[in-house]
Amino acid sequence: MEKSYERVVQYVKDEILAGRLRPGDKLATERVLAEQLSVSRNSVREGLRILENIGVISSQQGSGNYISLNFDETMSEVLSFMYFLKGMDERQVTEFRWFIEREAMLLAVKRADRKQKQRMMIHLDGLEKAITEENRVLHDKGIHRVLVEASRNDFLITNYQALTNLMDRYISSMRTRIISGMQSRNKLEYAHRVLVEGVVESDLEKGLTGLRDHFGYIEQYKDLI
Amino acid sequence: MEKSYERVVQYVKDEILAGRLRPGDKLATERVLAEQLSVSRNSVREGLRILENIGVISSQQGSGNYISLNFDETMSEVLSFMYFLKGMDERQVTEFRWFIEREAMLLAVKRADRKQKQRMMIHLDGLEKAITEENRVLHDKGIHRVLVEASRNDFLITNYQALTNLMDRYISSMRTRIISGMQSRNKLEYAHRVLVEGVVESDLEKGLTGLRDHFGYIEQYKDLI
DNA sequence: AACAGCAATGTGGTCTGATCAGAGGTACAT
DNA sequence: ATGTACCTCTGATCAGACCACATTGCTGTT
Repeated sequence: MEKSYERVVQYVKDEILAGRLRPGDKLATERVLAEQLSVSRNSVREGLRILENIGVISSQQGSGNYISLNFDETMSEVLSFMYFLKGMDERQVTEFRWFIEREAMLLAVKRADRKQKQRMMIHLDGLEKAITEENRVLHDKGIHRVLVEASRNDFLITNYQALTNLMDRYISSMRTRIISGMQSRNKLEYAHRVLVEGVVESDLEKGLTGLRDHFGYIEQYKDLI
Repeated sequence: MEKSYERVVQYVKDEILAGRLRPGDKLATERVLAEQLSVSRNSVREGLRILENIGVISSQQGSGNYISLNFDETMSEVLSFMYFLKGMDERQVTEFRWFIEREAMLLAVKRADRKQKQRMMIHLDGLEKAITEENRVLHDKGIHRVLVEASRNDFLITNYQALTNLMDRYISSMRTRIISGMQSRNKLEYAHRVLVEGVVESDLEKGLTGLRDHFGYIEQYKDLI
């Protein structure tokens, strides 16, 4: 027996798949949906909560329920929590981070536009001139983010965001442990410079070398690159 | 102002993060939760539906709400729909599939155990002897699934499942299009043989060659490998 | 004493109807 | 023409009831 709220979820899904509901569209009111689907308004709301949570719709009190325009933020949000629940350990996280950045590099050297190259160089400059730890982290993250964005592959981008979320929010101890095991600041900055220059000069080998040097401090995974 | 059902979600999340709720544990009853959190039972249920949908809990009528033991199935389920909503096009799907399998290969040649190698060979045999199209697809998929599982990286495994779901359920037209553009059956089977033997013999170069040949039919992405 | 069957209780699943809170439109006064 | 007050619609929340299923424990039979 299908549950009432599942009928609601399925209905909206189907409408989207059929193209009858598109981003920005307004859904029927909860009261109307309840009648149309022959379920109570509570069940309608339970279904809508599910859809809202995974970013399908957005509820606005006093106005209505709308098909979302931007799934990105909520998606990496939900995704990171799901990854956490699966109990990903440090080995798997490290491997995945590595993979994403390496694949992103393959694409970024071909696809990075002028603006992205510029942003990378600005972050590189900021990293080298950073005084505070906070600033250093900011620009460090910035470089990697732009690298992944330059791949122009949403799977990589979304998963990278989720991974960042995961490390910041759910397993922050891991990030600390990783950082503490890092090479000296000079070596780290140099690795980033090589990495960035690889992208800017569309030099794949150089870019990969930078990545390798950056990730290479983790002894046990050295042979993965 | 925080919404009522969000308080419920946050509460359960916090309890999990704090280790007070572990997989298999039973939550307080909905009526008790409502009182403890000072919200109505409806709001509790809306929150629980969210958690159930992303695989955090499992509701059993007549018994109670439990922290899930297996997140896997529901996760790739939800993930594939989110990927669909992001409007992933064929280019990105192809790239991501490629990436996952290539990275999986890097790990699989080192980590595949005897049983997995055996399963791969059985599927290879089945593929070569298959009469019906259905059987061919079954064993084809089997080979790739075992390859990814042998990587022993849950990020890769989950995303591969999600990707399979995505292609089967939401953009099945894409799979058809890809298949129709494939090389001959002989070449396809040979690529699989090389791929499988690479894993079985722990020969990374051979495994990658098989993959390359398998994916290589897509002209425009040829230079990605 | 052992066991099968039944009844009571507790739990999630659903419904109804009411009220609160915010958004948007409308009519009125200026 | 403009601004303001009000009315209406919509989602947000609550309360209470009943249904469906699972579990427990009791009861009567053997």
